[in-house]
Amino acid sequence: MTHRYWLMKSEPEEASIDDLAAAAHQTLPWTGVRNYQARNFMRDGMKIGDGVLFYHSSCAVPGIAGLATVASTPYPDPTQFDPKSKYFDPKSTPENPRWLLVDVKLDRKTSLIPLTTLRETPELAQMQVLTRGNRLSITPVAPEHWRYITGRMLK
DNA sequence: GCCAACGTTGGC
DNA sequence: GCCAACGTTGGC
Repeated sequence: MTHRYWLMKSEPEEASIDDLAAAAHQTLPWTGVRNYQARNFMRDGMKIGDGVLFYHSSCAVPGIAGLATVASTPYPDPTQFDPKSKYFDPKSTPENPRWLLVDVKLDRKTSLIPLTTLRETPELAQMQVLTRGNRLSITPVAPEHWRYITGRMLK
């Protein structure tokens, strides 16, 4: 079975690579996605075992912080039903949930590859996450980009 | 804190 | 269905 590859952004103040390492089974549900394109990637594109570049965003040194794998099929994000959650969505119901997530399991924490380094790497110039104005929290990663990052940039 | 980029909302 | 206003993302 051929797997796909993804880059998933997380704010380390919410869920860092260390939080993932400390979680039960080193697995966390990817809560909080409220963008339809990103949701559709999880719903329609992801399969258990797909490779994930775990990316730290909105922090001092944004960049790739670890490798992970998709660890579940898609299921409803429970935070959408919780009025106390900042991800609460009053228009969503358990009968017709709007937002889905997958579980993500740590493969390994890596040395950080800063965003600046990614941008300086000509081989990665076409990576979707690096293209102008990209704001998606989940983007597909081309196999050649995955191979370059995991094979040549990570120790 | 700024602001570019882009998604969403809602009036019409 | 258009599109202006508004909100959000996320690097800097």
